[in-house]
Amino acid sequence: MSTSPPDSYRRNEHARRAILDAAIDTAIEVGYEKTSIEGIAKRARVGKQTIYRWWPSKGAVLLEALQQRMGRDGELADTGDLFADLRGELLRAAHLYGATPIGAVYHALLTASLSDAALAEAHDAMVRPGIDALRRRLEAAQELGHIRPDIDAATLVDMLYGTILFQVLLRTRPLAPGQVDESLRIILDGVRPRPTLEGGARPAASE
Amino acid sequence: MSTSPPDSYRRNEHARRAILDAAIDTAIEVGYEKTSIEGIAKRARVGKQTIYRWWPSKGAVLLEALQQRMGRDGELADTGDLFADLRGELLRAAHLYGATPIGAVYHALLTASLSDAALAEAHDAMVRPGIDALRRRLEAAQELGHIRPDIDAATLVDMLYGTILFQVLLRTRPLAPGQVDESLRIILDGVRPRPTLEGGARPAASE
Amino acid sequence: MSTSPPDSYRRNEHARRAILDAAIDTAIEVGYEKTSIEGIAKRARVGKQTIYRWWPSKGAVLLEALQQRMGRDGELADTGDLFADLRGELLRAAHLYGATPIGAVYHALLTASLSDAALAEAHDAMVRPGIDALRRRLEAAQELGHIRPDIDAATLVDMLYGTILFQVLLRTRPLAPGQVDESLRIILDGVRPRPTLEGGARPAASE
Amino acid sequence: MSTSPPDSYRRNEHARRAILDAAIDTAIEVGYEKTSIEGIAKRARVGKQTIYRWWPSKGAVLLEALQQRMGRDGELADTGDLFADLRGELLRAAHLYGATPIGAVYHALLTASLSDAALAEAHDAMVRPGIDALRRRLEAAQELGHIRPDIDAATLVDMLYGTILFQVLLRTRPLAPGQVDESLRIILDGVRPRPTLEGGARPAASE
DNA sequence: TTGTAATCGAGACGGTACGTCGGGTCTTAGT
DNA sequence: ACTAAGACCCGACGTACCGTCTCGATTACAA
Repeated sequence: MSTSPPDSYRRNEHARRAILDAAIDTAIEVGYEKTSIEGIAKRARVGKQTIYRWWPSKGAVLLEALQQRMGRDGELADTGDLFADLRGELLRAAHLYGATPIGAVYHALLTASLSDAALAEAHDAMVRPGIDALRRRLEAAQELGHIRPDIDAATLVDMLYGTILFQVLLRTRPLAPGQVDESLRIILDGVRPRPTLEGGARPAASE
Repeated sequence: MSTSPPDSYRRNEHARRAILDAAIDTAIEVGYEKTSIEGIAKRARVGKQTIYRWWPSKGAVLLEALQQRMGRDGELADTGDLFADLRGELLRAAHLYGATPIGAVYHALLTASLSDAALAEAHDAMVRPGIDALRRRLEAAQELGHIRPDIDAATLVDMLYGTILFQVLLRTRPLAPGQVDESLRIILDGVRPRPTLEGGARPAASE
Repeated sequence: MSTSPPDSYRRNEHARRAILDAAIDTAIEVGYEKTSIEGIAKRARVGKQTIYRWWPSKGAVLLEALQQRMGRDGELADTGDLFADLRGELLRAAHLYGATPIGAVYHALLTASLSDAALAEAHDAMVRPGIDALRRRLEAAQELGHIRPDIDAATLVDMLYGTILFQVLLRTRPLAPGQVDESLRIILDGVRPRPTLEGGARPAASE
Repeated sequence: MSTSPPDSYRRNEHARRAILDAAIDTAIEVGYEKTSIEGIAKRARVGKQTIYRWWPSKGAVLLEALQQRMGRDGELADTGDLFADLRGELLRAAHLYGATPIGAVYHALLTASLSDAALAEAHDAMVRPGIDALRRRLEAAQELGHIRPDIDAATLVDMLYGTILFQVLLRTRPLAPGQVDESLRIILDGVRPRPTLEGGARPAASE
């Protein structure tokens, strides 16, 4: 994937790697806000112009750097055990996001994309596969009857990732596996097919 | 509430208001990143020093400004209808966060607090009442038996707000009330007391 | 004399001196073209903005620096001996211009002023006193009858300085005092009153 | 004439002309300082390397371009009337230098040559013929007895051109023919043979 | 009523970084 | 071999803000 305009085969691959490495390393060390294009260029021993030539913004550089550093998102496992599969993915995300210096950088990127449509789009393209994979896994379970058919799988994705995101953002302590388990269990309980027949339970909500 | 050090009764209230107004207005117009102390000072017709004297950072100014502009969070309603109460709160939050220019500013603040402990603390103090109110409302429902006693109310808060946060952050379109309803229903289904005794349903997770 | 816009009593005199010194020293060492505002700022341990605040261009800084370094032009001597007075002034100018690193800098400034009206004006204000002094000296001699009354003193100034300028610009070797003497003698011969009446010599021009 | 190193018969004459044209046109339009090799290359639709290959500096390109545009200096006329011949040459020079956009470009070149020995030499080779021609014309007049034999013709050249140079450099208004006449007359008066016999006039200088 | 001391608007200061231009070198195709 | 094209590293441009620092000029308290 490329965020870059001139799109030339003359591009110097060495410079590209050096820039991405310098970018992500700097961001981890001093944070997103204090990361400057100038600083990246100096660290990568590269002219500033070389950065401006290929990326439209600091965010775009870091997004690509992040991508490269994190590597392939990998297809979501499908062991047949939905709970275990989701647990694995959520713990992975929680760890990456909450217990790794990458988390803060990534989140800053997310924020920047709120006021930068191009960046938002690039970010979307990056996370889309992972999100889609999770959604497909849920839809598969739905077809097997483990999730009620009227549930929107996309909403489930939002709930699963959103819970983790919120916890990571607003809590200082790292996220305990137990917390992941609990929210996962609640959600799966909330979506499992109703016992049916015996005058099926209504939503418990009204008091 | 005040984030400010000298804390003197000699403080010029007029300047304070002008600064907060200029800050939030600027942030809404041009975004958090492009909001500068210098710009705020000029717009508020105030010396830069006056800002630096009373606030430690741009984020601190904006946090206080946001607080002032949004006013009292208000105690969460308790109409006896848990679903309706939660729905009201979540829709309010979703609207504020996702359909208002304030959302992006607030989120930038949240990001900044990831690498600014003082700001994080100030932010926490600001949102704590709302979060606690929601948690207490859930605990009340729990004592009435509408939520299983083994559920951690704090986790529910994370799930409720987290889902909205994620949807707002990663989707461009505004959040539809139906989406709030669906996730709320799933969660409440997931936490309602088990039918018990009669061969009670196990968690649906294992396939 | 000041070339500067904001014109404030808050100006930091220390910075001003440091800038002028750094400017002229740099220009002497590396030449006008390779002298950069950035370099001056660094050498003077001053922010670039401080230079841009008070001077409109590199040329303006150097002009003022040159002025300060060369100090007062001093009123032209009037010993009663016209030849000796002019000789002294011309040798001084020739030396300054041709045997001193200042010459090249000054000349670059002159060139820059060809395409920078503001600089041209500032330069004019700087050299005007010296030129006027020389012109007045010539006019005094004219009233004493040592120079024909129909001669334009300003033209004489042009001839005196122009000759030196040309020699300095187009010859590498330093200007010998003898050369100054010779041109001076020619000019004074060319303007001395005609013997009149008694078979007066006509202009030798036509062949 | 060529200032260029590889000096190959493979040289593309079309590129050479395009470069020289682009160079002089750009310099006339925006001035010497703002003329860039990059700009010349783009305007001439030529690779930068092609310029760097054949010329050592911007000045060298412009010098050659100037030469080509101005064409042959032409031998100085010798009509037998010294005053008229000189007047013609000086007016030509004054016009070219002072009333033409070429003047400023040429002068910038002159300045650059003050700190670029190679350029100085190239410039010297270019103007030498014209200067020599003027000097020879003066020497011829000298042998005919119209100029005192002890006068150094080279000094006269300096005075003639120098006066014009100074006037052009330091005055904004274009040079009037009358000014040229006056200085020319003064010089010729100053160098014409002395009336002799009657206890020959001393230089009028001492008062 | 009058100090006197903190706060105020203003803005100069030494800096860092911005995004752009151009320098001079080097590489890639194409002629 | 020489060309057009243009990427590369680098240095400087002129601007925007940073956070600190004087400046008088209010201003509100305590003497």
